[in-house]
Amino acid sequence: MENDDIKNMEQSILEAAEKLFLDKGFSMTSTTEIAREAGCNQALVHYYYRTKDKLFEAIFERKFRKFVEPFLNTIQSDLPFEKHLIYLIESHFDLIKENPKVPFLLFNELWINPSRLEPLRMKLALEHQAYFEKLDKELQKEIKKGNYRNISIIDLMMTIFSLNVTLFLAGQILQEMTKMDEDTYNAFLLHRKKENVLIVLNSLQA
Amino acid sequence: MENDDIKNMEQSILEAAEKLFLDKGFSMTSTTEIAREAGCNQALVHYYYRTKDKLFEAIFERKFRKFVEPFLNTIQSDLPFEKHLIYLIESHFDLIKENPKVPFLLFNELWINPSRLEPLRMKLALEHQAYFEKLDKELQKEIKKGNYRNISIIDLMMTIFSLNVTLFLAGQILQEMTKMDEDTYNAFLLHRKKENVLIVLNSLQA
DNA sequence: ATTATCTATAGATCTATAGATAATGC
DNA sequence: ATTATCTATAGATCTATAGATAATGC
Repeated sequence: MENDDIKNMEQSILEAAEKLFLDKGFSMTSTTEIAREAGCNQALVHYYYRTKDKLFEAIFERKFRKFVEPFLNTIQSDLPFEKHLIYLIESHFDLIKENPKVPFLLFNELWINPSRLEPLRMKLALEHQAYFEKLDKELQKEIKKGNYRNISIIDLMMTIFSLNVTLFLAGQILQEMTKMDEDTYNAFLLHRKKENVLIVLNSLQA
Repeated sequence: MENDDIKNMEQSILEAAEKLFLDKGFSMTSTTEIAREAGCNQALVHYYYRTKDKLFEAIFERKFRKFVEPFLNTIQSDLPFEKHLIYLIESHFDLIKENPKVPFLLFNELWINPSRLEPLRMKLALEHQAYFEKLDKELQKEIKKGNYRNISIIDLMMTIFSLNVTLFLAGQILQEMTKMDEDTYNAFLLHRKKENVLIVLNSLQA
């Protein structure tokens, strides 16, 4: 508790910024507010991170990586393809559930400033390629066996991404708007989780 | 051309504001900027709309309605359910295609300020209810006939909404990031449109 | 000595309004 | 006379930095 505060104000500032950026986005959050939340004066925010922009970047990259991580979690699983796929959908879902505000931050910032991703592009592309190829190979094998209709891995990923992300993007808003209680909301999420898995599996049928 | 500008500066301001809000969101757009875009001085923006917030509201409601419109386009069609559904998915898609930046505006603003929808809530609920009930009845009939698995109309809508919205939310970003040319992007969209229809139809199977 | 924290402030916005002037409708 | 438009400005931010002081590590 107080221990951490004393030990590491730099970290407190980062956490305060993260919370506020996630709640309100980059431009709606002031360094003054971050300082108040972190429990220091505004100048200290700049002492540690120099500019508001650099502070944001420090948070953005970490969050972005976390968000696409499941898509490249190359567990060298020898699971059959379908199990592998279910695992992918569910871990993507679970991860967003633990960070439900991250999709907002990412969409919001990338929309206004797509170049923010520029420095990450190359790195990510490389990291992902291997995994994508592996998964694609598995998928093509299933298609050849006649288990699935002819579909590209991109389309498959896009579907998973759409279903999981929108659920939390819209869900968070819905929850706040309707003042839904936690239990009801969780039940709704879990229902949609099952639903999403089912939709994706069905989408592979002819 | 010049005609319109002269005839109606009030309208020019509205249009300028709309464009900028769609590109950058509410908080990133200043009334000074709106005035510049509209071709007048900043005070005039306030003369016509009093506050930046009221100006935004004027735009927000119109855009929001447009966005959910297809879901309540109660064409008293006697189309068979499946055709009706396809029509719904495609018109929702088409409408977002014509207003590809609206989802961003809506999500962004509702996220930060969910109460913005409050004044619209009641009105919309009433307008939608009848349509939803009609569609639900059709769906239940199909389910009873054994044509579809047991699924709620909410889940069905949610799926359509997720697939269509994320496509444009992510697509717009993707296009800007990769500097994809217009034709490639359009081909991609049309491919996904067909894909989305197929996914939704498949999602109804057992 | 060095590093962490604070106070104070410059300079750049930005929103909203007051009050002057120009344009328009009788 | 009324309505549209402009100039000027008050007052409230907000970011970033300079320079003072307090805390910490030798």
